[in-house]
Formats: sequence, structure tokens, C-alpha cells
Amino acid sequence: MSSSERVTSGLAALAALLADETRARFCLALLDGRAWTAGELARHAGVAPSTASAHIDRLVGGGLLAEERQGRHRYVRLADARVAHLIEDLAAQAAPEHGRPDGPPTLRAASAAGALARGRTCYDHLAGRLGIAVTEAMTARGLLRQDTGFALTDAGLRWFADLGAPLAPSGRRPLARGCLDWTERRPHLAGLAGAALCRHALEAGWCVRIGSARAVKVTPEGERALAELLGLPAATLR
Amino acid sequence: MSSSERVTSGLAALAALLADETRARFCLALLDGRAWTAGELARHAGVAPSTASAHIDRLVGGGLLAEERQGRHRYVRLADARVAHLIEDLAAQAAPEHGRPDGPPTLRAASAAGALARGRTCYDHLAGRLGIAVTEAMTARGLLRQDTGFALTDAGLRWFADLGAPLAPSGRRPLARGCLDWTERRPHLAGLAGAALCRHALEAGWCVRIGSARAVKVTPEGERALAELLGLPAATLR
DNA sequence: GGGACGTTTCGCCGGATGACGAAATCTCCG
DNA sequence: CGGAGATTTCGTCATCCGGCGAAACGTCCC
Repeated sequence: MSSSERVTSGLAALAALLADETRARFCLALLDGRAWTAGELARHAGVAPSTASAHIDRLVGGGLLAEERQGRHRYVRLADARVAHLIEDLAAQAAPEHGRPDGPPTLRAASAAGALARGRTCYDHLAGRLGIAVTEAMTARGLLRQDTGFALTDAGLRWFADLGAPLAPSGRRPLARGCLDWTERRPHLAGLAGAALCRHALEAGWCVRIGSARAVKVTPEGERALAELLGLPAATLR
Repeated sequence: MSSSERVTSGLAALAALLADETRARFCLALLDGRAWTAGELARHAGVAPSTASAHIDRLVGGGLLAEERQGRHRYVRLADARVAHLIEDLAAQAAPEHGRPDGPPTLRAASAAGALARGRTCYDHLAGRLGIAVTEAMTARGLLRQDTGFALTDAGLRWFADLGAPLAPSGRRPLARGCLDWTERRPHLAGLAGAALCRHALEAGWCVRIGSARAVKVTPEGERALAELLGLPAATLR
């Protein structure tokens, strides 16, 4: 009983951390995987610095955020991939049903900005249309198996090695896992492989971050590489 | 902006549902996968029926619970497997670090009640030592692959078919997924396959529920079956 | 040294929320 | 029909919590 007692209050306490709009906004912003300063978060959420400070205290205390102090700055980021995944899951569950009416918005999107794939990062891996497209292409090529769960195949392991980003099982984080995309409603590749792919994509110039949000856009080189390595038609990303 | 606005409030609202101890207790109780009446939940949590009623309203309204009214009873259960998984994930994250001191408790447990495996159900699949043992045995036998993610192998698919519980991909729920066990700190089999296995185990008399909690114990027939089908030594479950 | 800047501490205020009990509803069953 | 039991509605109360601004504290840089 006392044990179940602890689990109950632990769950409630953890949920309480995310139950406030300001703290929720902080966490969603931090899903970009980078470290933000306390002041940046305060401005982002539109609250006073003192208010933000107290919130950050609670989030750090609750183990959701990790902090690193540098001089007069207080940098915070999500504690680890597991926390990031948890927040993504919650956001996915909370996402409005968004039955997308295929009216003007779709048409406008189709005719819009050239090489812009509606992609974004989700903590440390690719998400959005781009993330889904890559994940589907890998599945179609037999690099990833989604029919019986979510795992890389041996061919998938080789593919990463050939890419120059060999995957080494490390710690508790799984090599591959599906992360439900809350805009596309389908899983995209997460886990160590997802992180490695995203890192490689940014380093190799396949895509670049745009703005301060989590958005990324595919570069021409990226289109070529994805077409060659995964058979992804450039049109898919536009 | 308005979109990110909605996501933020959605996340906060969802978290707020679980941020109350009483509601958290309800949800954890409902993890046994069965339907409880409003009164049962009220007694379980030690609150007045009127209080419980209001909480259930909110949980149902938030989509976490599904209700079914039968006469003067109001039955509620978790809305679906996804909600159950979310709650398990949160509980796992919130679980105290539980560095288990291997003193008396372990010794006592080792010498205790004969054929009692410390198993339990997690919504609709097996968890605890039993769930882990089964998952590990399936992995060792090549029925499940955990090194590159978490997925059944083709041999695993056949194993379920041979068992008389063929798996048919259905809807959005994945065939196999890892569910982090918050007492064992390792993933056990969840998803459709986990549910099928648990259902089969209960129907075939491999294990029976004990008490009103989520605990299950393995029967002698269960020991025989698990030894034969998975090479699980009976001692593992004791 | 001194000013600018980022962060924190403190005290206070107003709104939100969970708890209860009493009484009203509703359903079942004798 | 009428009583028993399950659930809900309503009014009330106490508490908690997030917000702010002012002032203090540290660090950086001129």
C-alpha cells in the first residue's frame, strides 16, 4: 500500500509539472533539443523573469530539465531523450483531432514555397512530413520493419554503417523506436538511429534549421542525397 | 502561433487531469484493464462518492476514460491501450529510483510462497518479473528482437499462430511494442502481441488473478506450458 | 570601479480547485 | 408501490498556486 502510495503521488507530482501552461510551453520549446536560458524561456512564454525562474526550479527539481550554469546565464534543456519522448507522447495524445479539411489549405500548401519540406525536429530526430517520408522510405527499402513492431533490420544496420554513422548500442536507449508524430499521425524514426540520422543530416547539409522554432528545410544537396540513398522523389519533400 | 497555442493548452490540460492524487489513483487502479464502478473507485481512493463523480466527469471529458452506464451503475475503464501506455510511461518516469538494497526483503521473497511469481498485468499484458521473464525468453528463442528496436520476428509470428492465437494487424495499435516496466526497469512485451499472450495465459489457466489488485500468479499448468514453449525454468517464476 | 544585464528572493494578491455533506435523482427488486 | 442502493447536483469552505514588481545578488565588460 505504501508502495502504491508512492507511485500515485509520484505520478501526480510529475503530471503537475506539466499541468501549467507556462511550464508546458517551456517544455515544448525545449523539444528542439537545445539549451535555452531562463530569460529566453521567460520571453518566449510571455512571463516575468522571476516567474520563469520559479518554474524552472520546479522542472529541474522534478527531473524533467537538466541545468548548466555558465556565468550569469542559466541554461536548461530536457533531461534526456526519455523525457523528450514522454512530452511528445503527451502532446500527441492531447493534440486536437484535426480532421484536415482538404480545401484551400492543401491547395495552397501544394503550390507554395519551392524546396520547402514541412519538416521539423522532435528533440533530436526528424519529424513532420520529412520525418515520415524518410521513415516510410526506409521501411519500403527493407531497412526498417514496422509490420511486427518497430526495429531496424540487418540491412538497416549496414545502411547506417555505409552512411558513415555506425550505430553502437549504448546505455538504455533503444536503437530504434517509433515516435508518434502528432501532425502526421504516423510514427517516425526515433531512438539512437533517429538521432544519428538527424545529426548526420544536419552535419552533411541535407537540411538546415530555419528560424528559432524547430522547423528545418531540405537543401538541394539533401534532395539529391535522399533520392539516391532512399529513392525519395524530391517532390515528396516539397 | 495559434496552433502552438492549442498544443500547449492541450498538453497542460491533459497533464492537469493526472496532476491530482485522487485522479492519479483512479487511473492507476484502472490499469488492470477492467471496468470499475464510480463507487468502487471512490472507496479505493478514500473519497466521498460525490467527489469521485466529479473526477470521473473530468477524466471522461478529457478522453482518458470511457464510460458505460448500466442501470444505476457507471462503469469506467481506460479509453484505450494508448492511454494505458501513456500512464504506464508516466508512472515509470515518476517511479522513485528504487535502488533495491539486497537485504532481508530479497531473502524473504526468495524463501517465500512456493509457486508465486511476482507478476502483474499492465492494462492488458503481462508485467513484473513474469512479464520480463517471458519477454526475455522470447528474445532468447529468436521470437522477438530487441537489439535493433522492438519487434516480433517471423518465427515469433508463427509461434503465436501455433499457440492458437494468431495475430492480425488491426487498426493503429502496433503488433509489438516495448513497455518499460517500472519495477524491473526493463521493457516487457506490449502491443497486440502482449495483449494476445496475456489473454491466452488467463484463458488457458497459465495464471490467475489474485486479489483485487493487478497481481497474477502462475499455476502449475502455467509453469509446464512456459517451460515447454519458451524453455522457462519454473524456478525463474518463483 | 562601475554600470549593464541576467537571475533570484520575497511578499502579496486573486483565481482556480478539491474536499465535504445534504438533498435530489434514478434504477433495481421485492 | 415503496424501499434500498448507486450516483449526481449544489453550496460552501479552505487551500494551493501562479502571477507580478521591487529589491538584492552575481557576473561580465568597459
